Amino acid sequence: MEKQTVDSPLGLAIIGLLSIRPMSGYDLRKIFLTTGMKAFSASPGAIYPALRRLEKDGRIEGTVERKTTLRPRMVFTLSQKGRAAFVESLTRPVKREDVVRRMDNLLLRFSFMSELVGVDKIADFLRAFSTETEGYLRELEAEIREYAPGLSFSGRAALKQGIDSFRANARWARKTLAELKEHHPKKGGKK
Amino acid sequence: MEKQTVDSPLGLAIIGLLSIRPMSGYDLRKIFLTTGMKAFSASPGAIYPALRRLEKDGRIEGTVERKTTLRPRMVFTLSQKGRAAFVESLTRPVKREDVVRRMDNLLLRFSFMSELVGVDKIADFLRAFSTETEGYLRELEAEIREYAPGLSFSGRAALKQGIDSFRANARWARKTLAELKEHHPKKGGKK
DNA sequence: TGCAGCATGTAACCTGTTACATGATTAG
DNA sequence: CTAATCATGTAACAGGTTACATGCTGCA
Repeated sequence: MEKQTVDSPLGLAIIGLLSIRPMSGYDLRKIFLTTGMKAFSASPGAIYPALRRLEKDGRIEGTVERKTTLRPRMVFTLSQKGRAAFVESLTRPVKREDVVRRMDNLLLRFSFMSELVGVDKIADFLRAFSTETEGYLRELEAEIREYAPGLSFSGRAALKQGIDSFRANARWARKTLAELKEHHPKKGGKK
Repeated sequence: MEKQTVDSPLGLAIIGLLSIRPMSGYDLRKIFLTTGMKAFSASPGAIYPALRRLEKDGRIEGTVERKTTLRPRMVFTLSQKGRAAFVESLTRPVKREDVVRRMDNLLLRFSFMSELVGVDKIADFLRAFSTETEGYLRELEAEIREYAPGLSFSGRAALKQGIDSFRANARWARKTLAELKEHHPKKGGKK
C-alpha cells in the first residue's frame, strides 16, 4: 500500500487553501500574514520548500505564468491525487493524542471539511472531537484534584487554564454539532 | 552583551522543572508522559540532547550518581547562571505576537512564576496577557464580521473556535489576576 | 529615476520525530 | 532466571527560523 503521508501543519494548511482555489506562494504568504491563519509560518524559507515537497509528491502542480521573465509567477493547483489524499486525511479518526498534542491540526482539518466531505462525516468528526476532549478533560480534572495542594499559585492557575481551554473546545464542538444538525436536518450528506 | 538565548519550548519546560527540584532525564520523561505537560515531547531523542545543550550552555549542571556502573544516573541542577537567565526570560514583556503564535510558551512561563518572581511581576504579566489577548480578539472579531459571508460552514466555525478560545484565555487571565490580588493584598511582592 | 511592493528563492542552523540500541536493577 | 522497568543514548531524517539575495512592476 501507499506510504502513510503525515502532513506537516504547514503542508496541510497549504493543501487546504489550494483546495479552495489555485494560488501562488506569495498569495499563501499574504493569507498567513493577514488572516486568522497567523499561526502558520509566512516565511518564504518555509513556504517555498513546502510547495516543492508537495509538488514532488504529486499532490499539487505548479504552472508558470509570465513565462518570458526570469522571475516567473507560479500558480499551484491541487491535483486529483492531492485532493483524494486530502479528503482521506480529513476523515481519519480523531484520537485522544490528537486532542492532547495536535489540537491545531484537528481544527485545521475541520476548517476545510464543508467543501470536501459530507455532513455525516463532519458530524462524526465533531462527536469524536467532543468525546476525546471530554475524556482528556476528566484526566486533567483528576490531576488537579490530586496535585493542587502541592502546586504553587501559578502552577495551579496554569493547570486551570488548560482545563478552561479544553472545556471551551468541548462546548464549541457541541454547539457546532447542534448548528450543523439545524442547518442540514435529517437525511444524510452529499457524500 | 550576552547573546539573547531564545529557548526552545522543551528547553524552557526542562529549565522550569529543574527550578523546582533537581532531576534526571528519566524523571523529566515521566513528568512529560504522565502529567498535564503531555504537550511536550517525552522522547529520549529530544530530552537528552536538550539536556546536553543546556549543560554546554552552563545553565544546568549534571552530576553522576552511581559512579561505578556503565549506566550512570545523571541528576541535573539549575546553575546560578541558569536561574538568573530563567528569571529574566519569565519577566520579558508579553507581545502581541506571543499571544498569536506562542501561547503555549506564555502559559509555560506563567506556570513557573510564583516561585521565582514577585507578585507585582505576576500581575504585570497577567495584565499584559489580557491586553494583548483582547486586542487580538478584536482583530478576529473584525475578521469574522467582514469575511463570514464568504466562508464555508466549517471555515466560519473554525474561526469561531479561535475566538472562543482566546475569549476563554482572556477570562482566565482576569480571573487569575483577581485571585492574585485577593490572596496577596496591597503591598508589593517579594522581589 | 527611484522606491515600494510583488515574487521567488537559498543556506546555515536548530530542534523535534522515529526507530533503534544498550545496560542495570528489582520483583516474582 | 527472567521479565518489567529504570535509565541513557545515537543516527537519519524532516521541517521550521532567520537572514540574505535577487529580479520584476507600477507609479510618482
